[in-house]
Amino acid sequence: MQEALTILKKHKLSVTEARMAVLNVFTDNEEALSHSEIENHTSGFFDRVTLYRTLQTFVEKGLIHQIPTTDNSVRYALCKEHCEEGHHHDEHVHFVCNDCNRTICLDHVIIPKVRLPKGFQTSQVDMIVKGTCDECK
Amino acid sequence: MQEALTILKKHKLSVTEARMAVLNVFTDNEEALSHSEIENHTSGFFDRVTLYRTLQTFVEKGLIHQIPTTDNSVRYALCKEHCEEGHHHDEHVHFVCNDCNRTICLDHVIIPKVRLPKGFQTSQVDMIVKGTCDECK
DNA sequence: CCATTCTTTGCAACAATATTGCAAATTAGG
DNA sequence: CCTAATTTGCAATATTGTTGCAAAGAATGG
Repeated sequence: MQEALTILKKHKLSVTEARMAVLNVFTDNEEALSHSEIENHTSGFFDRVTLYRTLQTFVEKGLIHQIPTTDNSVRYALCKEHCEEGHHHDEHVHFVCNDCNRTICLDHVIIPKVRLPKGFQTSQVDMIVKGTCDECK
Repeated sequence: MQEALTILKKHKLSVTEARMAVLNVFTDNEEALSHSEIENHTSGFFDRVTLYRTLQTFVEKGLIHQIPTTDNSVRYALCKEHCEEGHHHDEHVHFVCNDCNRTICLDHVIIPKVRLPKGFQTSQVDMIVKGTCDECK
């Protein structure tokens, strides 16, 4: 697939089978995925360690972003644009459906600014909304 | 300690050594704690399994709430009030300090409402702000 | 297209974290 | 106190995450 290749080059990463495969999983799936889901989507073709390292570099280089969870299974989603090395601009809301259990990036729902108490400085904000998604309602 | 006992009775839970100890850890510490931190604070006196189960019932009964993380170490914090079985009303912002690594409940910073796309229904909202806390700045 | 250099991968070993069943201990309530 | 119901600890097992190192693969310059 063309897109994955473009993304890798754009971020100056060498092109390998594992990276292409993982990126394709993301471009094929709209939702945010956990490590184990990615492992399944790549049919266990790659070593578990390779996936850990691949995901780690993708996060560091700004190809994907992490979504916090309460179930010890961090999820990852493709960054749309503007995400730079070390600094993510994915300030959109993430939605977790209680029914189908999907995690969806609501790209057009911007996280509102909040006023913090004196002395607190913000570097990054995450907002996770749980409920029922449009397909499950 | 009195407070822990009161909380247990209020939620109709039987009073045991483990539950008292865990609750005391929470009332003694303002911050949100991870499983392993709680394990340390109780000096490893209780079996790891007991802690898992204790935390689980506390969440289910609304004594504590979970705070999502991106590092696979969910944190727990005491609910202030109004938290009912199965439904939490802890709609305040959580702050994670990049320096001291503490997770702080900003009880007075209310999470703003957001407008979701058509078809999405909200049951719970989490907002995590990362940055530098007032003590580390 | 080849050779060299640097990066990435897989394996192995290990560490940490999470889950389940069951018997023994503890708690609640009369 | 006695009984029934709940909670705990242990053991076994499963899942998840980490590190070092040698081999395989990718990029670069000629």
